[in-house]
Parts: sequence; C-alpha cells; structure tokens
Amino acid sequence: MVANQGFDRSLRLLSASDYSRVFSSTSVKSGCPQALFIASPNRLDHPRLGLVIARKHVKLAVHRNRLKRLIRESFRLRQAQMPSLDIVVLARRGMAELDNTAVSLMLEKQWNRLCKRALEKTT
RNA sequence: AGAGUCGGCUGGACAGUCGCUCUGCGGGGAGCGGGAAACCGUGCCGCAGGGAGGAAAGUCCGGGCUCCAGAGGGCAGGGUGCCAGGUAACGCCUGGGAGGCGUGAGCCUACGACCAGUGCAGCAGAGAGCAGACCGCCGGUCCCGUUGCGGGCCGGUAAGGGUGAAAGGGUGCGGUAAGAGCGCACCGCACGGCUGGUAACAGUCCGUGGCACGGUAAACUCCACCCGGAGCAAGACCAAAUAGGAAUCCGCAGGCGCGGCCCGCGCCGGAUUCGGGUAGGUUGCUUGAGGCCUUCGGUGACGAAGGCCCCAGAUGAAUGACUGUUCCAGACAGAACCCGGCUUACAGGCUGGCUCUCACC
Repeated sequence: MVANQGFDRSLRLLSASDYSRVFSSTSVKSGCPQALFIASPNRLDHPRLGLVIARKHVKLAVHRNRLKRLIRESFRLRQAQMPSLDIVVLARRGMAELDNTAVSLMLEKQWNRLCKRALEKTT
C-alpha cells in the first residue's frame, strides 16, 4: 500500500456491480438507529467504501454532502487497520440531526464492531 | 433625533496538520497497456495555481445547443392581453397613460371586447333588465242618512318611504291635479369634430343627443398576437463477455436431407473478417447573449466603441475534516449542458436617495 491516509479512487466502490455484489453477498452487518453498515470481503489488499445516502432519509443536499464527507474522512483515517472488506454505509432517517462530533464517535464505534465481526468470521 | 419608503453591497477572519478534484510545469534506466522504435495513452511523485450561491433552490416562464419531424395553409390545444420601447427571447425590465390607496416619498392593478351570440345573480323586495305601483301622492266616480279629509272601484304618477351589493344620471328652478329630462341652467355621460401626443390617452375649444348601451369574460365565447415535439439519461464516438447474424476460406474426415449409387448441392462443423450492439469507457463540458474598467448615445431599461482578464467542471459524484486563536459567535442553504428572468428561504452587517413629524441654530 502506497499511503495509508489517502483516499483516492481505488478505495471507493465505483460501479453498480460493486454495490450489488455487496448487497447480494453480505457477510458482515452492523447497525445503529441512524445508519446501517454492511460488508463483504474482497480480493484486494485493502478495504473499499461505498455510500448510500438517500434523499428520502436526508432531505437537504447540504446535509447529504456533510455526511458523506464525514464518513469518508473517518474511513480514510481508519483504513490501515481494516481488513479487506467492501463496506456500504446506508443512512437512516435521523442521521442528519447528529452534529459532526456525534457522527465521528458513532462511526468509530461501528468500524470497530464491523472489523471484529469480520475477523470472527474468517477464523 | 424619530418614523417611513425605494434601492445597492456583503454573507465570519487567521494559522497549523491530514485529505479530494482540475489545470500547468518538472521528474522516473525495469508501474500498466500499445508499438520494431521514436513515442503515445494512463498512472505515480514533487512544486505552483484554481475549486459552490445570492439564491447554486422551486423547475414557473423565455432562449441557446442537440436529435426527430416538417411543401404550404387550416383546425384543435395552450399562452399572452392599456400604449411605446429594451432584448436572442419572455409571462421579464424600463418609460408613459388610466383607475385605486396613502398627508407624502411611494405602492397596487389579468387594465382588450358583454349594442356577435349564449349563460349566471342566494336572500330580501311590488319590481332585477326593452323594469316596477307595496306604502304614499293626485284625479275621477260610487257608497256609508251629510259630518270623518273615512272606505271601495277605475285611472294617473317613479318626487318621498321601504328592500337590496345594485332600483334605469345628479343639483336647482320652472312646470303639473300630483309628478316626470316634460322644459331650462350647471355638472356628468355618449357620439362627432378640433388641438396636443408615435400611441395608450388627455384637453373641454366647438357641435349634436334628453340620456342609456346595468353588472359579470381568473363564465363559455369573440378579437389581436405568439407557440412543431422531445430533452445532456439530448446527441456523437470507442467497445469486452455471451447469444445470434452476414461474407470468405478450410475440410471433403464425419452426420442429416435430395438419391437406387456416384458426382454435385444444401444444412450442421472449424478458422478469419465484418456490421448491429449490452456492461463499461470517451466526448458533449465549459470562452460565454462572459466579467471588470473607461468614454460616448439614451429620461431609463439598454446600446456602441476601446482596453484588460480567463473565473468550478465532479460523474457511486471533488470544493472537506480536526485543532487552536479571535470577533459583533456565523442565517438560508450545495453546481450537474449553459444563459436571461420570475418566485420562494435567509442571522446579521455596511451604505445611498427621497418623504413625514419634532427640536435647535
């Protein structure tokens, strides 16, 4: 791995087929009232991230952008400690009401749970 | 100073660390793909620079652009609706007119036509549209033994009362049985002329008419003008895998069909090539009715000339996160082909013109 802090295109889910693969063969799940995390192992040597922030659940474009940025930022800083998973984060209804620090805290917790569960699965 | 009115500008700042995207420059003896190579495409590293809005929003109008359709004309459907100008165009803007509101600055108006036709109008009321006698007023006549200014009948009458959102010009004088544009004066109205204005319209200078053609067209309708349809997921190009198609060649080794058999032909087979085309990718994609400054023309919207500038271009979708400092403690809110408007949301801050009231010099 070149950089363990960057976030370029190779770290994102890029096509509809990538997404549908994660949805159809989910192996690890985690959730809270504001968001749902699902993941499936990939054959690369690093994790990848995809986001689904529906307009139905987060009405304003400003809030959707804010959440995406926060999730990407959090993922960027944690990626080095993560197994090779394709992760999709789905926003739920109350997510826009959380402020930045609350979102970051929530994400930290969910990354930990997700990695733990993935590790249990492989061993 | 207070109250008000019409605009214009702005939409936290600074520092550090870690990221994203685009552009430019530089770098690499072995990143990947192509090529004989030069090199090309892509990627990597470093440096420098750009990186959301006044509404980016709602998607309500108007254009550009793209494809499809199209001789010409009409109908249907939709839109606009005082006049003139501006503009690529508009339902926008500017100037003007008319009506209404306000002491005023100023604001508001879907502001064409109901003597082309059709329709609509609850309740009240005698009567609601080529109107109408309920009370009243007046005349005549009859009756009650003649008294009361009584009652009935036949007429006249729209001045008064009453109803209503609205009752068919207003005021005054004459007139009359009582009244009435019945007549006259003034005001108003309609029509024609004249004058001013490009026009909407105004003036009331002159003449004519006793005087309605009631209201309603965001009611049907009529009149005038405008409008082909779909949208960047438009459109153009490259193009895996799989299935199917076409052409050429191979083989004549095999199977099936035509046939008694052979030759031959057709189909199946293998190879190559081609065209359509899905996933995916590239492009369209930001230099434009562009911005800023100056001068000139115009009351103004705006136009002309000259100079300078290049100012987001993502595509599972960049423009951010964290920490610190500071202040007046940060509202509404995120580009998706691009412009011109309209509408709606919005913490505050700065600023200009004008009006009214009060006080002082």
